[in-house]
Amino acid sequence: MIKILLYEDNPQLREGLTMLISGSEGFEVLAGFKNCENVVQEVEAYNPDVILMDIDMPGVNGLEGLKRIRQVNDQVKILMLTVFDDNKNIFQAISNGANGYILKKTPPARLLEYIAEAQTGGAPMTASVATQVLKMFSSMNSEKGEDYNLSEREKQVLQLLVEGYSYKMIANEMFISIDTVRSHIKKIYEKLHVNSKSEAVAKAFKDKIV
Amino acid sequence: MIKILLYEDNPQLREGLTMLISGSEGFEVLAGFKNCENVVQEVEAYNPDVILMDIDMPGVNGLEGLKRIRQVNDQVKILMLTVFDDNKNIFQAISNGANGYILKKTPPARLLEYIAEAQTGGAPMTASVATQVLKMFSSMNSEKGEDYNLSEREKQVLQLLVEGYSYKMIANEMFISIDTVRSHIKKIYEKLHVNSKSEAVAKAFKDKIV
DNA sequence: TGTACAATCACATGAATATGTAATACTGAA
DNA sequence: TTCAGTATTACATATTCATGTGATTGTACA
Repeated sequence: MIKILLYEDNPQLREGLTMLISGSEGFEVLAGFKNCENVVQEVEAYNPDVILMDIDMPGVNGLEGLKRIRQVNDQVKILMLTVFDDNKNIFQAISNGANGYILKKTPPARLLEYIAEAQTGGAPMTASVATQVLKMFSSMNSEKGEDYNLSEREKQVLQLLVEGYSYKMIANEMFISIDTVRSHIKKIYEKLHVNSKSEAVAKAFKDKIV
Repeated sequence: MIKILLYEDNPQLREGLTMLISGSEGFEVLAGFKNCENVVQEVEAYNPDVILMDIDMPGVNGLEGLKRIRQVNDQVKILMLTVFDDNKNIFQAISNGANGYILKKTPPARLLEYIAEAQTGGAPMTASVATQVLKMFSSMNSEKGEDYNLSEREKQVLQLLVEGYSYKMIANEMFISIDTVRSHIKKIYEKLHVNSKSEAVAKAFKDKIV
């Protein structure tokens, strides 16, 4: 018997899920709550195997609830439940130790499978969510943006720009006149296809030039 | 009709999978090969929707095959198929643009679902694989920057700064006056302990505020 | 029912930045 | 040896930015 806690602000959905899950062989919803106000105490009191956690809830939301639980308990399996496969939330949830991330439109039969999977150590994810995760994963590891062939000198200037130096400071640092700095920066802008310092800095970070 | 190419060195398994898949409504195995020797030409010739790719094959293996395909084609969906949920291989495969990673012990019905999911842009993964992925993900990104408690509005402004907007453009974008933008930015600088746009942008990247 | 703070707008000023034009010198490759 | 590219400096001008001071409104909290 898999013991489940349910966090979902919509009363209808909460009721519906409770009925569905508890009505299935081997599953039991111990309790449901409308937000994570007292999530730590509740988890302690009920000691569930799996927690279904809606993300968008008024008051203390699912991501915050997740964090609070993980501060005191890293055994219980937590499945995030949400309407959108939103990049940012997925990332947050995973970083904070969620065991899975599924969309609310998941058909009931699948939901039960997912819960069972989570309980046995799996990491159930809706396919679209998994796609996002893979994208994030491969993007963060696919090194190297373009080269832009900056000259050595230009790279130095860009480096200093990124560190927050003004033209004047760069001139001092590199023992050249401020006009030379301007000249280099003009070149850099051309090569990076930008036209402001902050854009250049942003591009330097994105493309890992620095 | 989903068109499939199959790479698998074991003749029995290759035959079995072909029978299974082609025998199912809406699926067709165009051909099967015992390794990735000529994978690029084969993919070009058959133009499949989905490729089932065993990882462990003598000769040119699945990971190498994956790389070769991705050099010339990033449209076809590639499902990695393997016996073990081996950390290192998973990582490799994902980094090289695999669309999914499933174990050979996957039941036939599930396999067909997975293929269909992949074809429509999903990223099917066996639960145990997903678990590994999540672990890698959260471990490599555990540390998070400070908060600086920026207000919602300030975060928006910073976001736009990072994207290279000028004050004027931000004012337009946010339907506020340029003086309000100044005001917000002054606040942001205080909170981030910087005193220029580019420093703020750099800090936003470093501390992953954006 | 104040107080604190976020969000909004205004005016002013000096500093920094973006852009254009131009010139000189050095280097390595065609 | 010429050509292309890099590095350097100079001058000029318009725009943008940083900063200060001050005010109004609304909301949340004690």
